[in-house]
Amino acid sequence: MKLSTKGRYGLRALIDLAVYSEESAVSIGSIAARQKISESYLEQLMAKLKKAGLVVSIRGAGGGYRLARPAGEISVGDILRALEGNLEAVACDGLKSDRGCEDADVCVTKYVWQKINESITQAVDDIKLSQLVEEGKKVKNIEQPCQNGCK
Amino acid sequence: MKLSTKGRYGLRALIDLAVYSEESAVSIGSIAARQKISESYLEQLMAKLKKAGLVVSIRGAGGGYRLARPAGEISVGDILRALEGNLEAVACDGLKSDRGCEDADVCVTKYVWQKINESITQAVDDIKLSQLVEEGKKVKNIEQPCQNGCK
DNA sequence: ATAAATCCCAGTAAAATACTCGGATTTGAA
DNA sequence: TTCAAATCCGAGTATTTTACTGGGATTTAT
Repeated sequence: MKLSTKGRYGLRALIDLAVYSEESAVSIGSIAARQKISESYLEQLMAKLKKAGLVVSIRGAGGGYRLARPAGEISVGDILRALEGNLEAVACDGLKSDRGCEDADVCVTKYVWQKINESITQAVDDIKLSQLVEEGKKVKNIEQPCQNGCK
Repeated sequence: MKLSTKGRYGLRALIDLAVYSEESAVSIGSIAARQKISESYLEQLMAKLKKAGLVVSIRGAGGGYRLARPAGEISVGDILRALEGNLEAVACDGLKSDRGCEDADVCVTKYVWQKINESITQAVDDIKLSQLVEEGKKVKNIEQPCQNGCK
């Protein structure tokens, strides 16, 4: 029941992208450097995000990535689903298989998995990338005076 | 972002136990047979559930397991946490590490992980084992007429 | 005494994760 | 036109986690 590095890194990368790609495209190299993520690994994550239609790429020198739509229209759920595949905690076989009745006990747990899945979905779809960008700006301002005293 | 077989099997096992242990202790063998779970694997799961104080064991011939407290006082969250360890989707390093400011970007994602964690926790703690037992009885009654026509 | 059970610990095959690496292609700029 | 910076693409691989299996010790009702 853990989110993998794909989701964790990927979300950080997209926040970074949202912040820095307003003026021009942002390269994988610069995101990787700022976020301290392996460049070639991040490359793979960006490929998935592109495939999911969340970012667009500009090839060649000076190229990079930009958001495909405004940060307010991209939810954390969109991002995590693109990277982690299905976010469902349990992919219920009861729904797919046609043996219905014999495993009545199994079926009861279906109710549980549905509840969990719904609550996760709701939580992540509720949070928009733009919120996180805003939140980040605030945090940075508060943390600023810390730069001398904070190890 | 998946629940492992530990959680899935374990919940089924405890529902089974709740149903059958009213009169006497229930052996791992019988649960495993009914639920079609490997006996020795289930043994390990029961050990965890015992350690977590959710079930009690009776050793020796005729022994087995029973719930440590009424099914109404055991939540799905209790069970899953006992088996899966921490249910948190992300164990946030930002909370533990004392390097605070430098990674302001990272910190923003903390907000997301907290939201996800909270919603999962709430969902699973809300559902009690007793509800699932009740639900199971209903399902069985409805499904009964199916026994002749249903493959 | 025996058989049925929990208990306990160690090993292991398969799958998933978290990467790395090499090279092809595109493109802006010198 | 050449170069370098970038995306694109596919394959390989070490580590970790999962999902078990197996063997033997201990407890206890009959």
